[in-house]
Amino acid sequence: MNKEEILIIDDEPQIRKLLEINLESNGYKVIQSENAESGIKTAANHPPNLIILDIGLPDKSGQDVLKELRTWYNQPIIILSVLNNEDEIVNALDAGANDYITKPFRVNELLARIRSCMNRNKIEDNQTLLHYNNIQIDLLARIVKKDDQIIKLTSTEYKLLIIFAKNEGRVLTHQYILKEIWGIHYQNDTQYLRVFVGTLRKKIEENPNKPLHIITESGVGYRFN
Amino acid sequence: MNKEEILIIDDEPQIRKLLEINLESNGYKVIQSENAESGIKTAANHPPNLIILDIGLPDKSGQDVLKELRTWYNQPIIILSVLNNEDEIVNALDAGANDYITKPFRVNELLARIRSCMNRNKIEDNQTLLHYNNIQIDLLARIVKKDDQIIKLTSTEYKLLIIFAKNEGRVLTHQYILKEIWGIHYQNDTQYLRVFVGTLRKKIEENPNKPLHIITESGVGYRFN
DNA sequence: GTTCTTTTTCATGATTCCTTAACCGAAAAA
DNA sequence: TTTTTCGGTTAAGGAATCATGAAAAAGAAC
Repeated sequence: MNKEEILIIDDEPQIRKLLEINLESNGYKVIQSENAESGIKTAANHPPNLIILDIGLPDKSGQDVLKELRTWYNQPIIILSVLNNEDEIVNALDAGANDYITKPFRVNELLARIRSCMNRNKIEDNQTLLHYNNIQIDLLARIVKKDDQIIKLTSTEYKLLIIFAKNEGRVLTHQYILKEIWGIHYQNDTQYLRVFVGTLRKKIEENPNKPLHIITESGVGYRFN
Repeated sequence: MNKEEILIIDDEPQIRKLLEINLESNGYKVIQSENAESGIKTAANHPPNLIILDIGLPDKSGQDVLKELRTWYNQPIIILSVLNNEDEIVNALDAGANDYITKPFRVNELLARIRSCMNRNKIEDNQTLLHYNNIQIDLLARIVKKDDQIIKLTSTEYKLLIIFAKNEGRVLTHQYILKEIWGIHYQNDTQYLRVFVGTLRKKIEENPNKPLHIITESGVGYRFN
């Protein structure tokens, strides 16, 4: 269980404690700094997944800390502040803060805003990559490569390959494959399959006469290796 | 002039007017709806770049509207509300709102939060400048260059290019692209796409007959290199 | 309102893909 | 050996998809 890490930069120990308790009980790992200098250093040494930054630090202007962080830190930064001042808020947001919350704050709202920031970052890189020897399939991108070269498959060829790949090593009957691709009414059109297995073999096999990936199981169907 | 579009869904005319004046003077194009039903319809027929949603609409619960929008709308949604109620805020943020602002709000803060939401995508990738071979895209300035020469794209062409660029190397289905640009009701108007891909190719490809950037994946969609 | 730009719609030809049928060869059966 | 069966290959329509120019409609700018 890889916990997401949140760095708190705040000089008030009570606030840090309050946040620590609440964040940890919500499954985050909490790191703390009590001033700007050590906060920046900590973030640089070990970049957290999110930073909560008090804008009223003793040793440095919060806006400056924010700008400094944003020169290299791309993940969410949430500003905490006692100042409910419009200019301050506008400046912070334009300097790259993801949110600005005024003290005293409500804990659940803060937690929700943290979730909101973090989820937004999570682009689904379900890099669903399959590979079998020299064949690579990127399901998300809908791209098939042979020896790192993109090969062009028609819609039907691609569907066929996906069915094979998802059932690697298993014997698939003609009927099953036909039903999956063309529908229930085509279960007996075995000739379709022969044609498409043929074209697919030409594209993905080194030697289509001696196929290594798409193996014929005589009288039954095909098997993919 | 390629303005970014903001849809306001709010039943109070004064609020809409206030927002309209301020947003338009800041270079946004404003579209308005006075209730949930027409708001959802408008968004579906012509997806804006951002939605400002009043959560206290007469005809439908704001939370429901939010959830409904989020089933297909991926761009920022900012909630406006008279309720400064923690549960309400938490629910809205968890349902996918990007920010939650209580009325009465301060205009400049709202503008800053809008900028923050919109820039987030661009800054997240840490790149406001994309380039692919001889094509350069400046996301912030909304400028596209080919061989260092600015090329003029219409609003739709630009949107199309951005979708392609953000999904470089990935096959995008017709349906997906149509949904993103024209809205969920246009998923079968493939002909639109053909026309716009055509004009876009004329502008960015060296040889539009043999496109290198926008590749046709017959029967499926397009892929950008 | 007028003009210009952009989007939508339509028509046409080109291209790609699917379907179908004919043919071939190998293996099994007669 | 001959016949039959099964899988593989190929190629010719035909259907579906794609590209493109141009007209019509809608929208924006003046």
